[in-house]
Amino acid sequence: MNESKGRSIPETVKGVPEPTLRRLPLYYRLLKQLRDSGRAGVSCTMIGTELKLDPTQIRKDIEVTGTVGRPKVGYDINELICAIERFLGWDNTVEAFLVGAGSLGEALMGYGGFTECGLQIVAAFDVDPTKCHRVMHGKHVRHVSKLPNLMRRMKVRFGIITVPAAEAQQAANLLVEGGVLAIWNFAPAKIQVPERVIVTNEDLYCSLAVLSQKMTRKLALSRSKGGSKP
Amino acid sequence: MNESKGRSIPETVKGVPEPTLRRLPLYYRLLKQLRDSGRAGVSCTMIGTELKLDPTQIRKDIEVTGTVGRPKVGYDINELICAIERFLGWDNTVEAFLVGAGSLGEALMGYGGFTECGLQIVAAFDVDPTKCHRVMHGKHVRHVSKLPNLMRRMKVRFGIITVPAAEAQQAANLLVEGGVLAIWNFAPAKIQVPERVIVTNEDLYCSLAVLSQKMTRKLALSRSKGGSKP
DNA sequence: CATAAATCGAGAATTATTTCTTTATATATA
DNA sequence: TATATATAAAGAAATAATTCTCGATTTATG
Ligand SMILES: NC(=O)c1ccc[n+]([C@@H]2O[C@H](COP(=O)([O-])OP(=O)(O)OC[C@H]3O[C@@H](n4cnc5c(N)ncnc54)[C@H](O)[C@@H]3O)[C@@H](O)[C@H]2O)c1
Ligand SMILES: NC(=O)c1ccc[n+]([C@@H]2O[C@H](COP(=O)([O-])OP(=O)(O)OC[C@H]3O[C@@H](n4cnc5c(N)ncnc54)[C@H](O)[C@@H]3O)[C@@H](O)[C@H]2O)c1
Repeated sequence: MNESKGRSIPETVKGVPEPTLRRLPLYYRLLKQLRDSGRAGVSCTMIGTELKLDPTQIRKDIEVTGTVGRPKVGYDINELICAIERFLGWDNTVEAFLVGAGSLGEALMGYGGFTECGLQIVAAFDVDPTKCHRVMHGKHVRHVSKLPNLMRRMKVRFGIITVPAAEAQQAANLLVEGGVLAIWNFAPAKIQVPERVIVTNEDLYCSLAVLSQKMTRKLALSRSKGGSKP
Repeated sequence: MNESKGRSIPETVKGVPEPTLRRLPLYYRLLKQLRDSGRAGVSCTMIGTELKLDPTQIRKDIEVTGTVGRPKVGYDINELICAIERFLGWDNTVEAFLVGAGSLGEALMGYGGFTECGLQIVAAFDVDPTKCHRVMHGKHVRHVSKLPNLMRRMKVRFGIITVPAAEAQQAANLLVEGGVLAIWNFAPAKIQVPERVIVTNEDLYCSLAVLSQKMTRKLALSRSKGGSKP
């Protein structure tokens, strides 16, 4: 499709739409299930039925991974799984530092599921002296002051922030000092970083807003139809 | 703007765009900070500078809450905060049941931040007998078999799922049996519910996909520019 | 009191994303 | 072998979301 230079992922100048990126893990998960159940091939129609999504959209999403399918047949499941892994960068291990060994941080450290995506938390950092020098789920917790140097020495380039919102900027600064490339920020706070650093906020309040507004709206509508008096 | 029937939130037939809903908490948070710092008014220009967003977009977002501003002046901060709260339904307390008192579930139970949004976890449920009859962060943990009845009796209509992916559907079924209206699903699994039930998935893999793909892409581009040979 | 500057509000234009349409191709079946 | 059918692929159309433009309004200032 491009000049065929031996790479199968097309290096588009424009990035891939974020909605597409957010759907790929959904396909990935389903595909693994299908593979485990013994299937070898899959069509967009089938994925769409399963996930309640439009088959054309799925086809376009799959296209960005560089996988080609065959009419009437669909895609080879293994090939597709590998392509998604490769496209998302889940085929390589990425080591990460976690800042803030509190309850959320500890839950993330104990969670094994992200190894599937190549993500491996290798150490945690905290300001609380009672948390430092401990080992949580096999990971050392060190004092934050050690973070930048250790990060450079270990060549770690991925950071996870799970400190209180008020401390998030400080945590981000340390990661930047350590040469971080990407930050997954769980604190409900906006952090300022140099432009080269990629940030994704896991802001639970945003999801909650969607849910509670829809619920509120539905209640309001049903009340106005049901007709309780003012 | 509508027939003025005493309510300030316009009941549009079409729902509000989800991107708008996801931005409102960002404004809300900033507005509270500004209020605490003594300000009384705010303009979209200021919010936009602070949050690095387009002022027009902010203006359109604010419009859905029914707040009107004044040219040259902007909006009254208090009024705006109240309008967002009202619009999202964060001005009323909503009681919730949590299913799956594991590490993530416990973190959520211990987290006080959601009371700001009116969300209050009132009880947790688990299958593990060693977790039942315990109290976590002041909340009773009961056996899941008790969930549907208790939910109806207590008139709880909000559910949070933090069980392993394989059990998510089962958890959802119990919530539906209890008459749930809205579910916040943290398990990386698609759940099937009746159409009347609102579901929001907090799928960490989707966010991670965005982050790791961008990081992978950036690395690939810098490598091809830097020019390491094959 | 007139003028300038900032900002809202409404609508137009642009851009992004999804959905529809058509065509070509591979497989199965008669 | 011919025909029917499911499906990928490509592109067009429709829809959704963002960004731009401009007129109106309010406040501050000379
Ligand atoms: N726990 C949840 O369920 C939940 C839900 C939504 C959002 N969050 C957000 O996640 C973050 C963590 O929440 P939590 O419940 O784990 O809080 P927590 O208080 O349990 O943990 C925070 C940890 O960060 C450490 N810390 C504080 N300042 C630090 C600094 N400057 N550098 C390094 N470490 C520092 C603290 O010592 C503590 O161990 C918060 O921003 C919170 O708003 C948590
Ligand atoms: N822990 C994390 O950081 C993290 C991160 C991303 C996603 N998740 C997801 O969140 C969910 C919970 O993760 P976790 O780490 O807390 O797991 P966990 O194993 O610590 O907790 C799960 C809890 O659910 C209970 N449970 C199992 N089946 C149940 C059922 N049918 N009904 C009621 N309770 C049941 C278990 O007894 C356990 O207490 C999982 O789906 C996981 O994939 C967790």
